[in-house]
Amino acid sequence: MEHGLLEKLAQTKRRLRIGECLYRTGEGFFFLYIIRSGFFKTTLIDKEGREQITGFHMSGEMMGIDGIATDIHACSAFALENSEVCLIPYQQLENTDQSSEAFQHFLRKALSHEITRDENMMMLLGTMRANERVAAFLLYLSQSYLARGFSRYEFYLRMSRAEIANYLGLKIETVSRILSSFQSMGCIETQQKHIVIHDLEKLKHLDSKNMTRSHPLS
Amino acid sequence: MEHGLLEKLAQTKRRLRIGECLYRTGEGFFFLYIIRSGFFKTTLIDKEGREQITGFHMSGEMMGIDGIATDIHACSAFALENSEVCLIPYQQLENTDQSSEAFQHFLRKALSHEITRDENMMMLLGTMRANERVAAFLLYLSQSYLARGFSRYEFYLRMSRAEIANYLGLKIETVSRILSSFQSMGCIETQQKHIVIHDLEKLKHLDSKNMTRSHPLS
DNA sequence: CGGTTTCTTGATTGGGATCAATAGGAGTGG
DNA sequence: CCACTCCTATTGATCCCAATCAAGAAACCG
Repeated sequence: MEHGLLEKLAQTKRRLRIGECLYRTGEGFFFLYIIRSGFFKTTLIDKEGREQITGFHMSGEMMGIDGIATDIHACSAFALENSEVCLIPYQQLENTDQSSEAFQHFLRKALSHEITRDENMMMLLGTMRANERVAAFLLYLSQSYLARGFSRYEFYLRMSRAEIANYLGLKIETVSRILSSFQSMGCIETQQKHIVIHDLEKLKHLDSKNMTRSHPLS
Repeated sequence: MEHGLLEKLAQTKRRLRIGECLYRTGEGFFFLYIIRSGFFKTTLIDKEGREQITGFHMSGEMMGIDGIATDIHACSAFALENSEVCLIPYQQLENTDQSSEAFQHFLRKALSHEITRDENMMMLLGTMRANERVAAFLLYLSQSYLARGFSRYEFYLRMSRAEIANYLGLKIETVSRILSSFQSMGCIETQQKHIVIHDLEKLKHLDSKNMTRSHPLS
């Protein structure tokens, strides 16, 4: 995936502490970011100040593409743990000769991937029940960790219950209750942010069978 | 917005009758489409065959970009009225010399715009109540018609109640009830698919203020 | 430690889904 | 034109899932 060009441009790095903001809604768009390590959330804020988390992002993912449309960042990005990102100057990309082919293609893929991701989220928010959403969320995390070489059965949540709830369009008490119910079903075990998945299949069935509604996340 | 190159490539047109499918999930991705006239919906289908409408699209909008990521269309597009689209062969775009600069830029804008659109939808589905969703939907249509030179106060819905409900993550009865309540409030007037907006401001307040929650007592 | 935040659990409410029945077009054929 | 059917939309009654309200418990942190 185009590591040659990216490496050349991505010479600047930035470290962020937990809670720090990488970019903010309304700021000018100058960089694309590739997450080297750590964990982020991206959020939208509406006029009344209500926050909506639009995504969680981990190492290898690109962030910032929301700024391309208007040259202004449409959402904000916050580090949920100490993190490191590579900065890719966007203007240089547009001007670079070598960018014309392979990178353009890569960028388009990234954008389109983002669209797919968002549309899956719309499906989740539009059609799934609370327990299906939480199950889909756990499966999404499991899948993400697996893809990065970590255990798919055991991991630490980087986000709070409130952030999970917000992301899934639920309330914090509902998320907590559902996690407890999954635990009493023997699907999972939770100790605060530490999650162990005992029965991945049961979770998948919740996600796709329970109460005649479904669809996975990403 | 790049009319020169687009015009050159977009020499083929296609007419669709109401209900016809422009492209379908799983089909190969060969064209981008620009809506010349008419009205479309794009949908996702999950494994159980249930549909989620991911967007409505009218003249001037581009469709098909969901296929770029995988070269397979991620969603399906259906005409909600007799329509006409221009076909832009995607491969030719990628190969065209002139495409390297301006069009790449244009395409990126389109993709990023799509992301913004989807994220707004996530906000709607994640944080808004039923009446706010319906209000936001009417305002969106009003705005779209205004932008195309039509009245922002009076228009015909191209989609059924069921399609509105699906799009907004609601049930058809709820949409119907809320439209009725808007009518009895004097905000709007509905006669089947014919909509007249009498009080745009009140709708905007519905959209941004949650009326039912912030009332502890009367 | 004590103060603060986050998480869990219980009790109750309420918004929207569901179930059910009716009304209103739109289209067809007589 | 009306009579008929089909389909969509409206309206009413009831139910249920998740929100809200409330109170502890556990973790976090100076």
